[in-house]
Amino acid sequence: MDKREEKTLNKIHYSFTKLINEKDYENITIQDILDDSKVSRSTFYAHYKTKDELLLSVTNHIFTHVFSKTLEEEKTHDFSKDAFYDYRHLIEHIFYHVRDEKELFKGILKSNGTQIFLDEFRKQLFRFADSYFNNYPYRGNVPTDLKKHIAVETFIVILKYWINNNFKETPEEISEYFIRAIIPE
Amino acid sequence: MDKREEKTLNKIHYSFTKLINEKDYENITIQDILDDSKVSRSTFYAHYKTKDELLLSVTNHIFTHVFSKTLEEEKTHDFSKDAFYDYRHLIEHIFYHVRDEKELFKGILKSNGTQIFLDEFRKQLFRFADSYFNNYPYRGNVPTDLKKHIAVETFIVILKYWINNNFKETPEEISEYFIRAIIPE
DNA sequence: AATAATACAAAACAATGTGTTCTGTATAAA
DNA sequence: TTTATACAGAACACATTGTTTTGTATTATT
Repeated sequence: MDKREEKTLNKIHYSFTKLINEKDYENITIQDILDDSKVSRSTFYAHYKTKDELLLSVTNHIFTHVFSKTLEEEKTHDFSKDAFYDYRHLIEHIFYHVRDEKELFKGILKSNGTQIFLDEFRKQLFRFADSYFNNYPYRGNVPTDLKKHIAVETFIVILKYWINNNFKETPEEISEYFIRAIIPE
Repeated sequence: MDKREEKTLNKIHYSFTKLINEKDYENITIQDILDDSKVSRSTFYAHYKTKDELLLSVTNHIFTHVFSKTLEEEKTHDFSKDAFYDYRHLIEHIFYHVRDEKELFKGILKSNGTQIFLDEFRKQLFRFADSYFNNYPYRGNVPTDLKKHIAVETFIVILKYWINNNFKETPEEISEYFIRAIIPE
């Protein structure tokens, strides 16, 4: 990639993550980003068609790191009664990465234009759930597909709780909450 | 209330619920609403400051009906091991009302400007959970407050599943899923 | 029925933000 | 050194928002 291009993309990303901590996504104008990043209008539109496309770009960049480990281990395991506890390290891994990007997660999730971000998050989490929840033995007659969705939303609501709680708990403790919520007894 | 006022409010509400089934909330302009409802710009702004305020108005109007029964029975019960099954009728009541307003729920939840709607929905559901989940005995060391949030999100994700499934299941079946998701075994 | 109050339509308006297009310049790649 | 291209800066058309004004029609009041 051209060095100039890399530079501007970084400037835009940097300004966006900075602005998302100051105001809601929907209230950030492209003009705000241009002013802060010192990038010209024509340059911005050469890279992104819309503000949403920028958010999606930032989002995917984060998730590449957050889900790196889970993707490696994908499709090597299956859910079984106690085997799930072995996946604890994957869950912890995700929470660790989230904590690393504290401010960004906090900024985006406080915002209203979270839909795009959360949809991408759900996609990633669902792929994770899709691999490991096929033999999930609890919750009786609830359809398997729905069980997976419930697991995903449970993960997200716990994450939001953690964020609103200012990351008071350790990633291990939060992982424990998730596992307790998923596995009865 | 002045008959004229009631008339215009109805026209606006009607056009909004009609448009929300045609396109995403964020893509509906106030001009669209004006064109469809034949209400003038000045009149619209005499009643609503923003489009969000309109959505909130429609939202609260729906939830007045949906949660009517749960509000009546509020603070008369407490959660206990099997007592929860007695609240099944309240849950069913909510799902029944949702099905009555099928199109509106489908339209709004398909959309991206759902945040306002869902936040209000969460508020109502949380108040419900807040009354009945104080002695919820499962999920071990997970904080009570978090348990309530998990219950709320579980409810919502099941509702979304139902909607995407085109209301194939009966309200009773969907209620059963929710109870199965909340109460182990 | 007459009067007062007010909700309304219509139109014009400023203000803001979006997305496009152009020209010339600076910087990287060959 | 030459070629390619990413960039800044500016101007532009366009859509949408929210405000204001004037005159009219409808409702509530007496």
